[in-house]
Amino acid sequence: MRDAKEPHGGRSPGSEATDDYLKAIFEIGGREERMVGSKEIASHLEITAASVTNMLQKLAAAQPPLVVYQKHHGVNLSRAGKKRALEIVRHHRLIETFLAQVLGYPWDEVHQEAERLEHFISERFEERIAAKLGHPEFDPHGHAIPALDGSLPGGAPGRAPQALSQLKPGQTARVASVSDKDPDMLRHLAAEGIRPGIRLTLSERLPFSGSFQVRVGKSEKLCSLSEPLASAILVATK
Amino acid sequence: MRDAKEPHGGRSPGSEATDDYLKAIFEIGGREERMVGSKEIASHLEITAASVTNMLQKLAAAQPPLVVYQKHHGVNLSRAGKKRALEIVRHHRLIETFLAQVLGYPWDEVHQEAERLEHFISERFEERIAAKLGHPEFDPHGHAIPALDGSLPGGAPGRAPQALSQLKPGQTARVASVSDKDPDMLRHLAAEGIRPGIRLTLSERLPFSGSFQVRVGKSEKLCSLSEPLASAILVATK
DNA sequence: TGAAATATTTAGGTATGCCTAAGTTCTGGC
DNA sequence: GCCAGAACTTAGGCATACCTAAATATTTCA
Ligand SMILES: [Mn+2]
Ligand SMILES: [Mn+2]
Ligand SMILES: [Mn+2]
Ligand SMILES: [Mn+2]
Repeated sequence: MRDAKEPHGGRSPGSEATDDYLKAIFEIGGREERMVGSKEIASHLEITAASVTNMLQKLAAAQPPLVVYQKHHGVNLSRAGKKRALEIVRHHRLIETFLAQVLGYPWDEVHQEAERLEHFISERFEERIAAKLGHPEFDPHGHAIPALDGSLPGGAPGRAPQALSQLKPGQTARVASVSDKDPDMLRHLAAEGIRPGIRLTLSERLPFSGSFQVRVGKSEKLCSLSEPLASAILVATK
Repeated sequence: MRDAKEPHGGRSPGSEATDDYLKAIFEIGGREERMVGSKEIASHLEITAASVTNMLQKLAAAQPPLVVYQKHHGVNLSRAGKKRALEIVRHHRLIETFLAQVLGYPWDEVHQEAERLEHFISERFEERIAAKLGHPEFDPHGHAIPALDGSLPGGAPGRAPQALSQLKPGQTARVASVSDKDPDMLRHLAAEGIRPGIRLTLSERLPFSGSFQVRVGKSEKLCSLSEPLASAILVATK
């Protein structure tokens, strides 16, 4: 049976819910680690803002505190909170990579499974799959996998990837990553041959529809991407 | 994030706790599926009998009912309960086999990890690891893995394996399975060369100590097994 | 610079699944 | 058949993590 129990004295809160909050704060806050509001966390986790406030107070009161909470102004991850968030992100991305490479999952199904399992694997499991995969640096969607010490590959060099939707017509760039949240979108992108590492050239932006015409690799024909699609693709301009 | 939620109308109870109860009832009840009392479940799950009574009432009230509950006389699994129990046992044993064969876990560590993960893998995950392993029939400890339809290999033929402690001196038998609950014990058995499939010959039972002298395979030297150890080894007399 | 709009918090409540303490029912030995 | 002790259930609570509705703080902008 699962660990559970231990309703004892001053411990950190639960764990699955806690993990999800820390990961949400980490993802919403971005590189600059800006303060994150209750509303943002609420919509990210699809729960109410009142529930979030309640939980943030617990996370701030935990020993050690997992967030720094300023009433009415939002939260930041504490050192301990950030460490745990990075650990969960590492779990998530290692699991995704493992499911795709070892178990042959299609890339649109790995996210959902990883979202659950990330909370329940042991350090041993993490270590074994990392070793089996040769300590990969990126997951199937092109997202960087934090190392054991919390460092991120590509954390230092170059400027951060930008959304494809921000390229100017004529510009060419390499796909850095694609959002892993929407299976339909991922299947569509795979069918168009768009995946991390592929070169894209922005041909033009259509008026009214707001959609983008891009050339995939060196192919002749153009591919049309709707606005949300183009925002879900991050590219690195070499 | 995990599925969770749905505090809606008449549904089956939670899931992790429910799974553990159903599996406990399944394991305690044995082949003959005899009625199982609250006390037995309580000590198996290391919780109080009061908690068990409470949960059994919920399981019996579930739609469909997961157990048949007779106040003061114990429970049996319903058809739906047995189906779920077998599914969890299948998960557990497939995961153990997977951890040992694909991830190189030592056989004394697989049980603890499987005990947690069995509740959280998807049908897809189950299907993928079963395929990767070539649809194995037994786990690393020699326990039969239920098939998708709930049938157990070796369910029909021959008599059920008996404890090594019940052999008569001079008898030879093949190890069918060993208990997976105690890592120390498993490490000890591995060191002695005792694992499923190995032939054991009972040499004699020592007076007072109650321990058993057995010959492992065709080796010369004898191995001494304490009573609890000899009860944890099930053998098939050909 | 004040509302009005928006964001956030507080208050009160629910479901799950566990606990202890205090009954109640059952059972085996006499 | 009776009755003590074991087994079981009931009653009352607690922690986690959600929710809705109502109050309050902050921000926006006319
Ligand atoms: Mn880890
Ligand atoms: Mn990903
Ligand atoms: Mn299954
Ligand atoms: Mn086993």
